[in-house]
Amino acid sequence: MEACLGSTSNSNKGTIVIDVPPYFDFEHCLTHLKRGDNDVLVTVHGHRVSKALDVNGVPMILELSSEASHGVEGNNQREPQPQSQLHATVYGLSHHRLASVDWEAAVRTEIDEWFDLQRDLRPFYAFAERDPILAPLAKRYSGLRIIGSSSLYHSLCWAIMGQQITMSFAATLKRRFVQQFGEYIEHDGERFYLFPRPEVVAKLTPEQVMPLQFSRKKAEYLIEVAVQIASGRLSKKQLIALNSFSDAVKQLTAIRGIGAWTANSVLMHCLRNPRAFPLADVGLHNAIKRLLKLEHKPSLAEMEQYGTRWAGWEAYATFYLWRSLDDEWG
DNA sequence: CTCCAGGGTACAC
DNA sequence: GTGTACCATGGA
Repeated sequence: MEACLGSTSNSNKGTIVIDVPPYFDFEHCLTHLKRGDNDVLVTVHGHRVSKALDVNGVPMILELSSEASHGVEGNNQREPQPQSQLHATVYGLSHHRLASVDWEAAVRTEIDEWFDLQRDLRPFYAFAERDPILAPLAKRYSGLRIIGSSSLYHSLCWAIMGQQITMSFAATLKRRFVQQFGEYIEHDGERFYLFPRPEVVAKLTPEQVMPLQFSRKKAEYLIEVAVQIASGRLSKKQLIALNSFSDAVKQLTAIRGIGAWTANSVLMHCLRNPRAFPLADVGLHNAIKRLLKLEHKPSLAEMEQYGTRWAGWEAYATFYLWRSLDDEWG
């Protein structure tokens, strides 16, 4: 398999404008994306973020910016005004004409799912105002949305990779996995990788993944999930069709390597369920402990009470609490 | 050196 | 049904 899919062509591109909903702040989202310094899938330059996409077999690069012009490369420190629109520019490869697919609809959906743009956050902010923990978070990170992924396989893999280890080590594992088994596009002098396709990973053995410093179990989990998705036994469409949060958790946790934490993480980042709540998460515990200046991390029973208290918005509470770990709270 | 990281499994009892 | 060793590695 040739990993390089080709290079982008300047004569094969298109631009669309995206209207954004109330309570959307692109800069807060960019800050979150920049934090994952090791993430090879996403590149942030100044006020613009880029990544590779596959639209029905047609590879392309998506550049998303809050500014109309993309002329400025590198660090542009000028703060853009609060924006009501985003500008998306898409570049195709020289031998894959963009016009052969409905890239515009696909890109709109991709951006919606990436930044959770279909969620009406006005009720969340009204709710958060009255919650002692969420109020300062909602104020500080106003307009930050849950940054996720449209790909079920990507979400599952990222959650599995992140089990138990530090975020920086998890990011290293992901980078190695993507560069070893993913395809890439050359664009603007850089490589933009697509996450490895489940059909590719399904054919691997644990021995091929373990040299990247995955534990044998994690290697087995990634391959088994790939097999399930490649075979069609597991799909995003079918999980959505269940139309039941607990049934989705049940189906996911039936798979080896996926426990309650991983299932809730995926339901939050990919299925976009606002009630997803990985209540056993140590980062969540540490965030609460730090914000409330507690002596000890909250117990499981206390976490269940927080879940009840935040009912309906558990996922946003979790995401904002995770976000708070990157900042000082004096 | 020990303990902890955005956990989960496979055992024991 | 709860308790515990184990996984792989890096940083505090």
